[in-house]
Amino acid sequence: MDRLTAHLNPEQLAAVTLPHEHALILAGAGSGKTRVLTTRIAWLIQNGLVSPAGVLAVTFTNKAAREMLARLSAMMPLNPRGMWIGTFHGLCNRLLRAHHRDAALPQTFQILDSADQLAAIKRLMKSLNIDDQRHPPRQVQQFINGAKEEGLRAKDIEIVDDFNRRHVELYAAYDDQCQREGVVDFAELLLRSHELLERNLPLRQHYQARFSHILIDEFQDTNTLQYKWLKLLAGPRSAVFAVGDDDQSIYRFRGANIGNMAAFEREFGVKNLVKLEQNYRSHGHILDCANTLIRNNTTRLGKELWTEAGEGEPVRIHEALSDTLEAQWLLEEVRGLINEGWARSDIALLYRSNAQSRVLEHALFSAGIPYRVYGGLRFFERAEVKHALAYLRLMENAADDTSFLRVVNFPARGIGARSIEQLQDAARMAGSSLFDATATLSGAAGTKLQAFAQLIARLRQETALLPLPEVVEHVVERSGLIVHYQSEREGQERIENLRELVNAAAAFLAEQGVDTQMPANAGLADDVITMTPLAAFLSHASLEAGDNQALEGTDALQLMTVHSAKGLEFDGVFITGLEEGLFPHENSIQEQDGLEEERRLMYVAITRARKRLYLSLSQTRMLHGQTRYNLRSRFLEELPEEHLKWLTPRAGLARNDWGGAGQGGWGGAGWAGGARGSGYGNTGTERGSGRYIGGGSSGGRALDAPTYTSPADQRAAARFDRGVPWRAGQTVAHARFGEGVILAIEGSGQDARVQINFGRQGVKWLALSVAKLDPVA
DNA sequence: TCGGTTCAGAGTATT
DNA sequence: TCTGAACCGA
Repeated sequence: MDRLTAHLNPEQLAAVTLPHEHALILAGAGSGKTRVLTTRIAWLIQNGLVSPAGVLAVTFTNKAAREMLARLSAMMPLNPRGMWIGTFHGLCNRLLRAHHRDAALPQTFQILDSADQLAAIKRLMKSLNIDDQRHPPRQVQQFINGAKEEGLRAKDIEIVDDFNRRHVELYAAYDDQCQREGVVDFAELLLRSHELLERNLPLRQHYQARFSHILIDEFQDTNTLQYKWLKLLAGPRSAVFAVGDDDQSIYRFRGANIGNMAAFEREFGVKNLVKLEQNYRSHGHILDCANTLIRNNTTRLGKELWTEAGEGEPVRIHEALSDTLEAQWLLEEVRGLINEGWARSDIALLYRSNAQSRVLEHALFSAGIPYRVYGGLRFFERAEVKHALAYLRLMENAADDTSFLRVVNFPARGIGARSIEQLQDAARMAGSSLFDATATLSGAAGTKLQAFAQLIARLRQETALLPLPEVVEHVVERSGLIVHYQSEREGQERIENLRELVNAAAAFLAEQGVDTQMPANAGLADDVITMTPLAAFLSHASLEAGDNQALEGTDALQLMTVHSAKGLEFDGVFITGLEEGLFPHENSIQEQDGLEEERRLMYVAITRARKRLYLSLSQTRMLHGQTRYNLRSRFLEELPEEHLKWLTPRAGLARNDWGGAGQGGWGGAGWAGGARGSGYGNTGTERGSGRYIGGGSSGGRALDAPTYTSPADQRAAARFDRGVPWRAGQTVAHARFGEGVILAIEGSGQDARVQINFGRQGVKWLALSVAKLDPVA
């Protein structure tokens, strides 16, 4: 026991050794949150305060669950298998498998991932002849998931207009379809187990009595339904130990409800609130930046990080002229670090949106620096893997129409759209699955469809007695997938992935051990899940999409969005694109609490860095095919000057003497044509929101061409001479709106107007004859 | 049924 | 600008 708690700081120790009561642990970034969670569990068990079976620990990601399990196994000789540690979805799956009858599900129900769900919705809408222009399937999907995450069934939703009536009808029809086909989507896993526990009193009491300690990680990310689920599981004798950080709540767009933290405190009568504020990750300058920034948020529970690590280096800021030059600078800086002996994998390049990675990748690729981009397709999401899984799913559950349609003609068997339509009609008439309806069709189409059904039946028989990896191997071979990809030009990689699927099955079996093969018990058999290894593997494949295929093992630079970086840490971090509109993102500004969430996102980004933090921005950026002039991000202005080190002049380049002499190392780069700087009246080809300037070539050429040689340029120069002393990209000050960047100039003389991006004040058109503008120098 | 063309849209993401 | 999805012709 001493060994467990000896190395904890006073707050950590307090949290770990709390009495058997509800508790809220406010765990700042880098404050040892996972250590507290796992040590709490180990401490409870070692002191005989709970048996492993009495512990329920919930996380959001499989990665977090795995990490918790790994750390626990290192702390305790116990087999942690008896504990319920997993993701919300994983645990719900376990619950529903164990009580599938009570939950009105077939034992072999399949789990739809987001893509499967969308396909199911499209298919449904087609069968109901619903206009998918007026009701885009994605929107319907969002509606359904949103409702489920609020804990609402179709019947619970109030109908306010015809449009929403359609959505509600689709929701009901979708649920019927899923029920018929024996499939559940992600949100359904949660909702269905909630309903199961809500309706079944003995079952609920059983689990409430069993789980005397419920621990939740990343509590600030819980959605409404997850919170309700926890409330239902927590019985009169359960203690809920919720760990979270309101300052790191960045997932509202996916349903996370920060309000759950306050609700938890209130509804559970939480008396134990522990703040973990000592940070073990970052140096002082970095932490002070984070603290100061987040203080600008008004709705906080309140927390201040501190460290014993010392000040470290100041935070470096670099302002580039263009996005490519920003990338160029990053490249040089990274090279420098590598020459100093830094490992590439200790350096992360963060950005707000995925689109920003392209420019960075281009620079890194050209320079031959290995990098790894997070996000993207993951193993179980790859088309060939999903095809193989569809065969396996059909073998488990022939009613799975989504899987049926996916592979009925893949590889091609001469079953065309018309045959499928006939089959769908027949199935609808008979109220049966597509698989069963194959028997009713006659003619050539019927024969082919029946042959497919027989193929599935045959695969099922042939593999009945085989161990899981051989089942997968057999299906991959006999389904014709391998042969198909052999004839495809770029099929080799796909074949390798199919082989890898066999390995994944073997690995899964080895890890899972005997768990899946235990016999069923009567009554409230909650630990014993009667699942074939195949069914368990299919659940696993749906619930854990696997890694993306990035090359593991090589020492590579880490590229990712700020969101993906949450929970990670690096010695060196570059936060790029710190511009108004990008970070904070313009879409978020309209949203309620959107700006505060962006600020939390910035806070998350800053607190990823251990030793060295770089912030970078660019004056122009190519976005949606237009050159865009952005203001510096307000978040930069919110950082304390004494912790910063500007690598470029603080005021940046937005001056009268663009590209002029004496501007340090970047005077000659990119916009070396400063000579024309005295003015270029861009007539601006307005499009959309008008936030962009330049219509491709005219804007672009102006930037590169220093002299007025072309007729167009001469005209532009003439226009300037007639008295429009401004140019696009220039920073100006306005008495009421503050600083802004000129986006476009229209007209001349008395009619001249300028469009200015005033950042938080918005984008405005001002008449030059009226508005009083000053150059910012 | 494939392959080219056209068009819209372009924010963050786990299960 | 660039991408993915939808669509049409052979």
